[in-house]
This record gives sequence, C-alpha cells and structure tokens, in this order.
Amino acid sequence: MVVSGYFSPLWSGCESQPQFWTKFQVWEWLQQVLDMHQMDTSNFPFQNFNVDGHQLCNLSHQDYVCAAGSVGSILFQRVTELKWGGAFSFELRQKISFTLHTPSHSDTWVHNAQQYKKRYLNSDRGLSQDLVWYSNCCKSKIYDPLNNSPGPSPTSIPSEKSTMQQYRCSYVKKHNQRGTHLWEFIRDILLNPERNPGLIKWEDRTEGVFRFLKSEAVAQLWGKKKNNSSMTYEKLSRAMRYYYKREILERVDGRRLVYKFGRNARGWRESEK
DNA sequence: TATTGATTTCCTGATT
DNA sequence: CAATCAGGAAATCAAT
Repeated sequence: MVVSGYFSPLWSGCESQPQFWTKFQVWEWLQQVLDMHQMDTSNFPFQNFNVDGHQLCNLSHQDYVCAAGSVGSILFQRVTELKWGGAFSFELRQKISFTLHTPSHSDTWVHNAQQYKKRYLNSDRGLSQDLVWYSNCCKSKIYDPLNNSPGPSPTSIPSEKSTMQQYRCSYVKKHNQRGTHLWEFIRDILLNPERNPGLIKWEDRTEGVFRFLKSEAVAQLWGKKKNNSSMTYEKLSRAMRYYYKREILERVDGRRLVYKFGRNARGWRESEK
C-alpha cells in the first residue's frame, strides 16, 4: 500500500488493518473474537494461527475451517470485514487528507475536512461508529469520499464504492445495535448470574420463564444503561408488555413479575449459549 | 429533513 | 392500601 506525500502519520491506525498485524496482535485478536462470542478459549488451537497479519489475510475460508473448525468460519468472516473496513478507513483518511493539503479548495471545503478529521481522530468508538459517521458525511452532500463528488479525489485511489457500501450496510446492521434492546438487557442479566445480584431469577429455565425479584433495581439498572435516571418498573413493564404483540415475550397471567420469552426472543436457551 | 422502530411517559381502570 | 397488570395515546430519541 502506497502512502501519499501528504499523508500524515497521525492518520495511520494499523490496528484496524490486519495486514499489518504482528503474530502477537493476531493472537490478541483471536482472543478478542472468541471472547466476544463467549467461546471457550482454553481449547482453541492457537498454534494453528502462528502467522502474522499478512499471512492471516491470505488464508482461505477453507484454511480457517481446517485450523479452527466451525469457529474458523466466524474468524474468516471477521477478518474479511476488517480487511474491507481497514481499506475503507485508509481510503477515507487519504481523501480527507488530500482535501486538507490542496490549496485550491475553498475555505468551506477545508473547514469541513478539518471537522471530519477532528471527529475521526476523536472517535474511539470503533469501526461501526466510523461507518455511521461516514454515512452522515456522505448524506451531508458536502463531502463524499467514495463518490468523488462534489469533492476532489486523487485518481490513484481505486473506487470500491459498491463493495464498501454493501459492507457498510451489513456491518452497521449487524453490529451497531448489539445489546441495546430491553429484552436483550433482561436476557443478559439472566445469563450472567455472577453479575446478577438476585435481580431476576429463572422460574423455568427450559421454558424461558423468569421472575423479577427486585423490580425497581432492574429498572434503575436499565435506566442507567439508557442514561435515564427516572426509569421505573412501571415504565419498564409497559415496554415489556409491548413485547407480547411481537412475540418476544409470552403472557404469563396470574403471576406477578413473571414473564416468558417468546418465539422471537433469541439467545436465552441453554443450547444456544 | 422526514420516517420509523423502540421505547418512554402518562393515564385510566382492573387485579392481586 | 400499595404494587402490578393492561393497554391506549402521545411524546421522545436515535438510526436511517
């Protein structure tokens, strides 16, 4: 990858570009992905991944499956996402940098590019946020780094527009809202007994029936997550009742503070863990 | 900027 | 009586 002259060192974040990882970073990443999927890392064949980032990127899907079984598919998918994301970030950074260092652009242009650069550098929220940010950037119609319009574009940079946009959509959909819904929040409390100081309890584990033990405490916790200090069980329960129609929850009548996961609730069964 | 989905807020009335 | 449950209606908020 060739870095242009006006490409500031500040802009090169290698951590999102697996091509440049060391072996150590590869293992760190493996650990991270396994953790993220709540998989047991003690039996994971790390030795099968005794490669640096460049080699990692050149492995085929088949290689991943041979090295790690079914988990390999996930790893392959992840690294592919990163490769695209890294390329995307690289291109975006380069184009903004180009704008900032080309005197022929109007003040407005330079100002906008500076704002974008500032926001980009201040962002520690990860790739998905970068993509949301990018999306807004394009919508503003002031600067569209992938469309070359109305902004400038170094001709040496290949356009990967369709791939990028496709990627952007799928990535944002899959990763931008994880764990933000109430029912997922409740489920996760249930699934993490070590972090659940008697707040909610399974009544029937296999049927997905559970009961609130400390209703107001759960509401407070939910409020904390949503940055809403005035959350109450009264209001939380209204949201829970809306889940009946969507079949995320099923009615359990006659029993106070008792709910049951419905057919549209995922990830609560023991077999799914 | 408008739309939309997911709550949040409020409320009246019924149950436990 | 206090705490919950049931929903309708409207407001809010964030992602798109």
